[in-house]
Amino acid sequence: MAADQLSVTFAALADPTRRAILARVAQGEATVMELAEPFRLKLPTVSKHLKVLRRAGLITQGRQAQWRPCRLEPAPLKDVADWVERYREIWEERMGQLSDYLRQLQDKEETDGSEE
Amino acid sequence: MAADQLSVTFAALADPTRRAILARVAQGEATVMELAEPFRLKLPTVSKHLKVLRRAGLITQGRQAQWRPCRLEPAPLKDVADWVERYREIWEERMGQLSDYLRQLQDKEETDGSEE
DNA sequence: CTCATAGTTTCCTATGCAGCTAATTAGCTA
DNA sequence: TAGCTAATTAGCTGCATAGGAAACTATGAG
Repeated sequence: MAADQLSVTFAALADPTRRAILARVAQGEATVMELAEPFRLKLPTVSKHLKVLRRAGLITQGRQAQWRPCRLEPAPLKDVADWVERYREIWEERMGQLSDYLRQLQDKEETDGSEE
Repeated sequence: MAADQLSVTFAALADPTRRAILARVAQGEATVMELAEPFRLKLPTVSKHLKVLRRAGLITQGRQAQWRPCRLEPAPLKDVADWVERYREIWEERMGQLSDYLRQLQDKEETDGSEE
């Protein structure tokens, strides 16, 4: 995998389990067990997902007794948002055209189609 | 890799070469040769990058004689933007706290620091 | 010290991608 | 038809990851 930060972040997000973990952690801190519970995954597997998220800077893990509570670190998500924002103009323009096209189709149908 | 659309999109974006290709294609259609030129990559390598982007629905390739012009398809980018948008509130709040903290530091410095 | 709990690390297999070269397909031209 | 150009596919190596089992570390309770 490429070493640059954005690539690492995208790679970390390219897994539904990890995105679900982020969604859970966004609600508040959670232990590894709590994170593992919704998925039918063994602890080591979840632990490795967390490692990927940690390397991407998307979470940090503290220490409270034998627990390692996970906390969301949203900075890389802002980077993603900033990156994708550059394309907003393009998709809004194209989606607009698509809407126009669909509207045309509909108009056409209403014109030469049977009303009722 | 996970099969769901968003995961495939994120995986496709997790490579600086592919993001550069997208940036180039955003300027307008381009042939595979034109896309390969800025990178010191062989055509087959670029061709495979395009395959990944195509599978993610980020580009389509037409046919004009022996050229396969690439065109950006921004819909998956909108999906990414929609996904990341859910976290905006969190990072704005946190970044806000960070700004506050930095401002406090600065104030403190100005208070007990030597004003020249 | 001993045991239990929470997590991590190590080792395994399988899969997928990044890069290359060589071979192949698709379309134009002479 | 042969030959040229554009692009893809096939086959290769090397590396990263997803998943699991087993072993190890770290902390707290008795």
